[in-house]
Amino acid sequence: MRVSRLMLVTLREDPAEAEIPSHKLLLRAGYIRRLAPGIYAYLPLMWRVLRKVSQVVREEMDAAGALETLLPQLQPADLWRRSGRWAGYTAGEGIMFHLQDRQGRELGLGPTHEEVITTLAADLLRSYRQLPVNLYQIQTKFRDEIRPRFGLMRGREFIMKDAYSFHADEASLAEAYAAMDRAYRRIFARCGLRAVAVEADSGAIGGSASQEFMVTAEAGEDLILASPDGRYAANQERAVSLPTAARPLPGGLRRGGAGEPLATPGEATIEQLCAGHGLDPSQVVKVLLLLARFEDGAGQPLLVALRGDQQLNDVKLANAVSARLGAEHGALLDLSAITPELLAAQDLPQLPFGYLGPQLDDRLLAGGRSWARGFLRLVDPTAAELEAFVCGANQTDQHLVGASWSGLELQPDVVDLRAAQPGDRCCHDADQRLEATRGIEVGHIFQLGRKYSTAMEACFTTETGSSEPFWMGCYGIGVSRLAQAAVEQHHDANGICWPLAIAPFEVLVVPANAADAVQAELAEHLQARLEEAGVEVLLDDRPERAGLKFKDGDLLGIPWRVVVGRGAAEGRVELVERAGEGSLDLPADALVDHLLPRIRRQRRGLLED
RNA sequence: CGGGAUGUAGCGCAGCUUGGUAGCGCACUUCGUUCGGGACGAAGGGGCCGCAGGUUCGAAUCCUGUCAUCCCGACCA
Repeated sequence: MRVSRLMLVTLREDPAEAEIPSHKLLLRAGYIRRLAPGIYAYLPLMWRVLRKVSQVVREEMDAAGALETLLPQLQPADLWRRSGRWAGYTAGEGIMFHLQDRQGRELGLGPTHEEVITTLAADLLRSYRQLPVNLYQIQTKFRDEIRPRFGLMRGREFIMKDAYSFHADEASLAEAYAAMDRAYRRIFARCGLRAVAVEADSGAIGGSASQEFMVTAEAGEDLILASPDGRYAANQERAVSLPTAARPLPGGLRRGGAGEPLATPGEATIEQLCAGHGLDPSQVVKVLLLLARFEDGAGQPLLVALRGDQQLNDVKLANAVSARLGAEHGALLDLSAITPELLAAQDLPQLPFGYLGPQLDDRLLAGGRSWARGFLRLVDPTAAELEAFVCGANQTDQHLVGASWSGLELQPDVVDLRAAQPGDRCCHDADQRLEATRGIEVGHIFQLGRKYSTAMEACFTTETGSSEPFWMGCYGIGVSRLAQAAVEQHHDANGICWPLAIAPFEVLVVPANAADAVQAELAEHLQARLEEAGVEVLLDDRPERAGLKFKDGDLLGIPWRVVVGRGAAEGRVELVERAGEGSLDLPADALVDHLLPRIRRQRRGLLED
């Protein structure tokens, strides 16, 4: 390929729309163009990268015994209603683009394909003899992100590989899950990415076991907490740790645990309270009021209690709330703080925010318009384990000292709700402390279990003749996101440094002076020789000055550059590795033999065996 | 959804306070000189100044509305 025929447009300045290095570089180097927020055109260079990533994914999925398919992107609402996800995906997080056709039929643009694939499986897979099956596709997915950003990282339209496996029993599912784990590690290694596998929340997809694959990078949107010994790594949404010990409350219980009033005028925050009375935050029970909104329209007030020095993990909270009320009210759409405005809209009395205690009376909700009449009360273990604590008295400017759960006549519903923090001691070894890294989620594997197959009545006949729902797994890789993550991990001040396995071309041949017939001829000769050897070559044949072509070459990030310049008359060329330092002057005749073994090795990425 | 900001040439921006009919850099076209790390000079093309309404003799500039885009937040009271 010649640069003059490539429709290459590079930018000298950073486009205003880009924030992070990979986004800026992909725009500047002419890989992508934005058409609308979160919607990008993949220009020819980018498409070559995406095809290479896809090919690696395809080869490893095929090797793991999966079958490639292509499923519809337009999906009938009906299917999503049967799985119970239509409302959650269109109303709540509103992540699904949906529309009506001329007959008024409702359709959605697929953000994922569990419903479609499960329907097909139910149709086609009738017997345990046909199992297990693992189907995958690589195609464009649609998600109406509230706030698309970072280019391909969080787009509204993006390329994804998604796979779905069907099994007769749980053990078979576990095998496929392990096989996908191995395949994923090979895929990321082959693409030249340093990735870590972390325990993850299963999120909106649901199910039991799940693991994310994170490309470590500063610009990552996720926080990973990991132990230095490498035995534990988890997304912060999911991470667990040992809390620090609480400092015992001097004086212990007062009034048998009912607590003694303490005047605390103007001390509405834990900080102020502690400063005013010589308390430690770990001696305080903090109360948060939130409202859970459900698919069926129900509004459920939540009263969440945490130890004063701990932070709420809202993903854990959402999971706990769904587990308790999801069956009754359908999908949890939203969690938000209860505000004076919300109380007023319900015609409820105002509450003494800043002075709330866990003993807040349900009767305060009695006159509400639409909310449930009582709080769902959840208590984190750090708070539940306090023998004697300080809490709000549910009266402005008043707290209680020396209260206890039994003394307040409460029976806490205890559930892990606290956010693990960097520096916390690890559960598996209290001598290890969690360290934080940022990561970009590029893959996620789930053991779904029988959630979708049950909802969609997708069953097969077992060996004994009974009918049972499939065991299912699902496995995703963000192909376009992976490509950008590679840039995020592999760039320098001058531009991109693609891992060779996914680079748009393997070698860039640059005649320093295109007007020099000797140089031009040698450059074309080398291009031909390399291509004969199966190497992907880009020739910069533009009549530009050498400096400009070098700058563009750095920006583009092609792993090897062959400069045909001053030495051309003596048959010598210069070889530069983009990610390396220095250069090598060698005879043009020796180039192919020198380069080929190196390129062959680099095509394997970081794969070790 | 809440807060903040910005819409002027393909891209990055100035001009707006103090109204007088649009400018700079990059990119693009032509010519010349250059030619190993984003050259220089000359000449040129390209704008409904986001959109709508208003004020005014006159609006990129002032007022109102609207649309769009970007950033921060959506969590501890």
